[in-house]
Amino acid sequence: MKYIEKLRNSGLRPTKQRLKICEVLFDTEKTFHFTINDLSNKIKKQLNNKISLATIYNTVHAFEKKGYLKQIPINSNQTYFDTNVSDHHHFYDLNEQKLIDLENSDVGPIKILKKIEGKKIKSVEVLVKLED
Amino acid sequence: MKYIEKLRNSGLRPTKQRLKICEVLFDTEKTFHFTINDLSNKIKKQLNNKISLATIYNTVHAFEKKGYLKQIPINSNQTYFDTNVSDHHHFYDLNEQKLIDLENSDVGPIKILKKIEGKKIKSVEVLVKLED
DNA sequence: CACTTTTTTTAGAATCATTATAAAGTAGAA
DNA sequence: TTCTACTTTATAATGATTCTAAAAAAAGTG
Ligand SMILES: [Mn+2]
Ligand SMILES: [Mn+2]
Ligand SMILES: [Zn+2]
Ligand SMILES: [Zn+2]
Repeated sequence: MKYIEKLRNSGLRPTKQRLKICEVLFDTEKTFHFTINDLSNKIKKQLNNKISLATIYNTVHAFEKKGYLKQIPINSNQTYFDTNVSDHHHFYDLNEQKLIDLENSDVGPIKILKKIEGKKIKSVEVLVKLED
Repeated sequence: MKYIEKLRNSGLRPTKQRLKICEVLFDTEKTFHFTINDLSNKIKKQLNNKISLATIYNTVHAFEKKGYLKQIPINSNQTYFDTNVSDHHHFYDLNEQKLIDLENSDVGPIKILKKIEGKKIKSVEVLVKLED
């Protein structure tokens, strides 16, 4: 199975549940954005059986810590995650409440002119809100 | 009282509670970032008496809708608001969990090269995460 | 293989920010 | 003052996330 290595490298044992989560998250043509609830439903439909929410939360957070997933900063009652961990930005369609990727090349280079003593920049994320 | 007009213009009656909230939010030298809980505590300390959470939520949301406050998109369990409603961006210090303003002039101009049919850009917000 | 130890999964409970409810209070109009 | 609509409030409900502790699975040992 192709995700055993990925899990082992992250210090996670390749359990049945984690492998299924990997498959749903990473065995896709395109990357995508999701909430925990989205992910849980997708798994339930594919397995005709569920993986407990606690396991999904734990695994997603482990992947996030390892850099296999990113959280997207957005104002929502649910947390949005992204399987696209490359350096990129987002449109947020306020009417449809949907996230759309903006590749780094879709946004001109961003210059941050202010410096904070003793701190370094970890990431620069742009959120472009859209309306009709 | 200087906020009566502001409230009336927004279709909000100038009640004792709303005037106090205005005073805490807008009668300051500098703009600031806050959560509902921050605001509630500040009021409690100043009045030696509280304004109910429901009223604070309702009023803050009314001000947000009128454009007197902005929400800041950030991953936190609490919603962050900003009394600075000008077009600007933020540093987020991951260690201190603190927001710092980045004036528009602190960030070079941002070019969004991708267009979405039938949608127009409402805002462009940059979040720069900082670490030690 | 047994048997023990460690890790993982799970259902359900707890937490906590936010929203809803509905009764009591208040502002503004007449 | 009186009437009515709006507002505040305490409290309950909601819902995402986190915690807990017991059962299940995996790993280690000889
Ligand atoms: Mn998290
Ligand atoms: Mn809101
Ligand atoms: Zn994305
Ligand atoms: Zn700000």
